[in-house]
Amino acid sequence: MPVAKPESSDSRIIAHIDMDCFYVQVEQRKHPNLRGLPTAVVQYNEWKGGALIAVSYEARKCGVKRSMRGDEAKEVCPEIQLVCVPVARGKADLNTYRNAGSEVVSVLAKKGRCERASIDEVYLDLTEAAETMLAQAPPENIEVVDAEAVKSHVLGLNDENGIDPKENVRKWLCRSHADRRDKLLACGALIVAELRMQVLMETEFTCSAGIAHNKILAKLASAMNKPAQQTVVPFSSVKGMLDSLPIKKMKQLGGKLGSSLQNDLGVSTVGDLLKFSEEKLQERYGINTGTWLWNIARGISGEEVQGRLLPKSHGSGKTFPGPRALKTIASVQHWLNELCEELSERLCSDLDKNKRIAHTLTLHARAYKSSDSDSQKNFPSKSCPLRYGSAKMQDDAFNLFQAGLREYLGSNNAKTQEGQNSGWGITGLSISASKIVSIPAGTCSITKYFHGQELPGSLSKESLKQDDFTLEAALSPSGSGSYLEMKLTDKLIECSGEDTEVKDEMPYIDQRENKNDFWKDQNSCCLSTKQAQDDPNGVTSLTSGTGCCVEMSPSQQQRVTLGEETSITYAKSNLKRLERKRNKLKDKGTYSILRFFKNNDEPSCSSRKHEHVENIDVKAPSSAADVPEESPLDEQRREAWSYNIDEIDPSVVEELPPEIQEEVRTWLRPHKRPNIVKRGSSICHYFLPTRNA
DNA sequence: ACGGGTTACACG
DNA sequence: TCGTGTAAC
Repeated sequence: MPVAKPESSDSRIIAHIDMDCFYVQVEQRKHPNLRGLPTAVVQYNEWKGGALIAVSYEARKCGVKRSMRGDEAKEVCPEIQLVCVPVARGKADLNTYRNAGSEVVSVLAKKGRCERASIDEVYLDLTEAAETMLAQAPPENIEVVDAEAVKSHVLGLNDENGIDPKENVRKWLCRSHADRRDKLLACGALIVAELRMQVLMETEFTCSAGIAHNKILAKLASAMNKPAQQTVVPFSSVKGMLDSLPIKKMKQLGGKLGSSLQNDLGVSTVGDLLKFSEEKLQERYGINTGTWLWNIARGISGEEVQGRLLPKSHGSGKTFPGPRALKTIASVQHWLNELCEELSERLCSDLDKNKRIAHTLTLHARAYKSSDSDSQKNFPSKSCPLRYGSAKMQDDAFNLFQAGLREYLGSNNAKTQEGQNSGWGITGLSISASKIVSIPAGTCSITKYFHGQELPGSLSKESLKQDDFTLEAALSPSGSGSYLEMKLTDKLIECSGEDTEVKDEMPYIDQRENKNDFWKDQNSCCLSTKQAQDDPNGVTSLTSGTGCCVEMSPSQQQRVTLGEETSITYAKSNLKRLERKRNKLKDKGTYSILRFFKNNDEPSCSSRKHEHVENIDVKAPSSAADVPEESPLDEQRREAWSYNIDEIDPSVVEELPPEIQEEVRTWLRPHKRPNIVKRGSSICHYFLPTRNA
């Protein structure tokens, strides 16, 4: 459960952007003839027409649900268009959707700190942008407020009889006498409307958004009016919204924890949670979850928007349901090979585009054992250091599997040797790569600050440290199996700005014009076509050849230095195209996201009580006293600095050079409290009370 | 014995 | 640290 540093004066402006039935939109962009038709994306249409993984809003109107199979959807909606997820290596291939998600991120990340929350969702911290707007061009001075912005839904804003709701919203957005927080929200709404328009123009995708003072409220709001609309949550309507919100609708409470709150505590709405003291909640659910619950009941959440544009891990997996369970070692090995190939390709792509290296390979499997005591034990997951190259990964994955299988079957069991089963079956296999670090790691912004723009050959090894990995360890053959065999020249490859992760998964700006050809050309996984053309010679091969290669040339270093300029050029031309497109849209009078929908239903803004939440007493995780040991590393740091991180006033960061503020802030973020509860009531297993009564 | 395939994170 | 489990899309 996320620990929050609840900000009592939380006047941040946070947006949550949620793509509308994303996979469907991706397919509709590819096949424009499907636009406006009831459409769903299915994977594997063999059995019962396949499983629906995304349903267009037109199809939802016909009663098509996500839980249906393709055949079922056809029954309730015979006109439905079913599009299959691409298949590669015998399994679903989600790359097109991942790349499309990256496109969206690269549009949104231009404004404010951006966190990629999932393949089709991001959070944005727009506090600064909103403050700037408020100071320089507040909505009250704008003659005509953006056409998209006035379509916002403002929670708690009552319709006035006979008045165009849009006019009402326009008035709200422009109120000059409003609470400062509301004014900032209004700015946020304008910014988000603009951003959504930009997403539409640059990607052809529509999205919905929530604008609020923290992440959880923004997330809640973005789902309230879909598709292609945005919802604002003024501070004053938070209580009204939460009081009647079913507990399971709250993020993180959709599962067992939410059920436990309902069944064990009789909580049915978030408002009902207010009846319980923080101590009571902690006692039952643990110290962190308890505090978190207490806070979200009041709409408080201090979680920050993490500036992370790229995933923290990659995985590839497949299930083998029922009769298709794998019964031989050979078939397991075959599928592991396929999975490893896909993973390897994606890792190479990540390395190539983002200069990141994964360090851990993990294998998960699901199995059943018909013979003995039924599947009490789950197949154990196993991990090992990750070696690049698909052959190596296949090797390692297979070894991990065998280790897991031995453990799973127990050494007592009859030997399974050479293939044929003895009562076991594998129903799911997946491998994943985690502990991904960028090169150069860690202190990028700070290194850059101290060294200026010049990328230093003399970069100290200290500064490259991140977690337990040094660049050295990562790149040089270590012990038995060498890691990535890469000869780094004396210079750093790349050191991008405040975010070390601004690089898109797909260099989409470059590829935008001929997006349709891009993947066809992309046969080799590690070298973008552009690079291949640019670097006909002087290329050093950096990895062993298992079909996956990494290449860097001396000239690449130059290009890296030029990188900024280059992308600015691209961005400029892109902006021009955008301008053109926008003008075109304006001329046609289609300056509206909703116009992209044939039959959008006119959404009604559910108006809420205009109630004030007074003097919310923010509870930070109670500090000091019972906080046990810290990690040695923290201790060291604190000793060296003679400061307790918890006691540093966060505002001092603002006095640091802007380039390094972001990074320092991450050091100052509050630590989670070890989940130690008073002896005796040690239980944070919410399901425990039910059993063993 | 599954909507499937991924991701992220808490806890021990 | 690693491994397991929950939750979400």
